[in-house]
Amino acid sequence: MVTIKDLAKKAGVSISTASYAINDDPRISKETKERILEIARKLNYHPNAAARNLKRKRTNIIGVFVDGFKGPVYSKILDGIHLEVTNNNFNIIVSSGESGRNLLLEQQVDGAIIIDRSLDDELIIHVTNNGIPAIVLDRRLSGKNIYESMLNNEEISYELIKEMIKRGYKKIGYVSGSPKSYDNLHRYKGVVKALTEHNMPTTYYYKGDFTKESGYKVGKELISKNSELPDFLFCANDEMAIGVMDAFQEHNIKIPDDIAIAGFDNIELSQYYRPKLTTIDVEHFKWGRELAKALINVLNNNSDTVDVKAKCKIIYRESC
Amino acid sequence: MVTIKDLAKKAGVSISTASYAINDDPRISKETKERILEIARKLNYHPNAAARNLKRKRTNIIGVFVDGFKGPVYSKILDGIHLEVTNNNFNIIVSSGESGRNLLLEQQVDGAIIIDRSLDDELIIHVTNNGIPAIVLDRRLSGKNIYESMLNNEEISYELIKEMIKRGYKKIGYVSGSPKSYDNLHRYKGVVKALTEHNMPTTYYYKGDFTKESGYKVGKELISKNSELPDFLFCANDEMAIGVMDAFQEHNIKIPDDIAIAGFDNIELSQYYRPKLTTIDVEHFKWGRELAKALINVLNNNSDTVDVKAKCKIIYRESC
DNA sequence: AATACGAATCGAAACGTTTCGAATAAAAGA
DNA sequence: TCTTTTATTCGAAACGTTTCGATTCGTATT
Repeated sequence: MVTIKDLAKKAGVSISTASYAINDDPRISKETKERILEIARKLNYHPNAAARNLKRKRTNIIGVFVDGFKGPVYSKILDGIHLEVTNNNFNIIVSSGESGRNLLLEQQVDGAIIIDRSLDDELIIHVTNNGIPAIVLDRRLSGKNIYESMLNNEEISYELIKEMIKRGYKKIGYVSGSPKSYDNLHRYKGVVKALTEHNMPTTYYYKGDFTKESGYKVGKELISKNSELPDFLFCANDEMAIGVMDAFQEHNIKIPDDIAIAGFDNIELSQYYRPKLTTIDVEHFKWGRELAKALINVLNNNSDTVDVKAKCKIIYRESC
Repeated sequence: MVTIKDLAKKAGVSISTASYAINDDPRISKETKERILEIARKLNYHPNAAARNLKRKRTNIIGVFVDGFKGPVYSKILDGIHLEVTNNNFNIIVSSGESGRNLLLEQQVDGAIIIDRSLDDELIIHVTNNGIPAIVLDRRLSGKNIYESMLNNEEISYELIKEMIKRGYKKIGYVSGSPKSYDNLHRYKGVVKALTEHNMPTTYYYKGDFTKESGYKVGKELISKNSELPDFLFCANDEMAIGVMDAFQEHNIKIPDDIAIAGFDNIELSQYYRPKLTTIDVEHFKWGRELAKALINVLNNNSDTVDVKAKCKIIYRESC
């Protein structure tokens, strides 16, 4: 592996001069700088990150920590972050679970965007206290160097339910996501707000965990219990909505005639599923871009506040 | 930030002793080791990765380099890799494009799994020559420390086309993926092989690039040209197949009656689309696991060869 | 009592950079 | 001609670890 020592020797200069040349320091004359860079190119020299990071005490890397790689929702956020990070001469890494934990603790990133629920508050607080700023998504956590970014779950859910009430639905139900999820809580809060404003019951509440399987289970149980079905069911995300609809359609329950359904996220599938699913679209790509931009501003000391909210809008389709 | 120096001082031992304790070296007595570890926990000490990596000349990180984050196909591979990497005490990072390039060149990973087409051969050869092994997917590239892993595209495509010939289709077409793609080439090779064996024309060939949009465009052109339609169209992946079907269905062309369609990848959407899409399933998760396992074996010097092939099987659905 | 040994610990060099302050040489001012 | 200034380059320390080769000390062997 060719080091800066090799480069300096080849160019007949000191190590420090070589370093200054590589980093485009103005005090090196144009000629030597160009000569050194030329030799660097020839030798295929690239600075060793470990050494550089050690000395500089930063990595130029932004880490994104996700909850597994399969979620269809977050890939667009990632693409948005990627674009913005690259545009600002940072590098991006995406990691998950235990690996992410290690990367954070061992100071392998300058800043973090945290989606991963498996990273506990304690960890985040420790890391941010040590000077690594983090934006947390779908999570309530405050402290030095910690920034929250949410989507306006409550407002948009409220709006959807109000519209459904206007359309005449009487028994409005909710299929919840993971109970820890801030998103889930606030979606439900919007639902409750709309219902109570209209003096409608909030009894149609069913527990899920954001997976399609949990939606399917809720659907099955609703059918087998033979209890009164709601006439409109708002699911905390599209995947569950599809699970629910799978279950209903297996039993020839007609959507939206027997029961209307809506989801959240506008995943690609929701427009291909039959009936097409009414859902709430989040501008994930844009959100990702803005998150990255905000974090980089913090890192560059251009800002010490993050005010990024994802924009949502309701997409009415066949399922209502 | 607490360093090993702080830890050593607090414990009243030398830096080297502290280091040995952290790394569970047998020459440190049980008592001091435990005492030091206890203090480390209290101080919330975590070794600085840059310093460790610099000294050890390795990072314990496996990098996966993807072609953007949105592809539905690769998320399962990632999950498989993630599982296996974590099980073997390595960390995983996923990156893309320019960031990935930097991480590789600056030696931030011990080994690489490369899906990203934007990383050119030259780069990969340079990096692997410097001792970082890489497995390349969907790509022909050989050299020291370079390993290829493919799926058996040719065989499975051959098998599908033979079956379709048996079913009586006469005008069999192919919608290609990106021309550079090894996958695409070999899928087509299987098609050609089956067709020529049966003295059937290979003239129904249409250019795509793996995106849904390109499939849609092919569909539109096929319709507008008013030329003879094939009776079966094999698309190099599901996304294009769906694009094609979108176009056809807009013009009330019946699938599979007017034209039968098949794709490749078995993305989730393919079972929800109407008609359900016949496709070829690849065991991505398992593939990912095996890739990671193989790479780690190479890194641990347990092996100097990688023989990982993804398993495929045809899933017959409504579109044929 | 002297020696040898092994277990536990330590000191210091090294990894490849960056960066501060000093040194050198040439140009400018006196 | 001598001093000052400016432009360029250099030497060395530092970043936080790991690890080699001592050193120390208590115990077993002679």
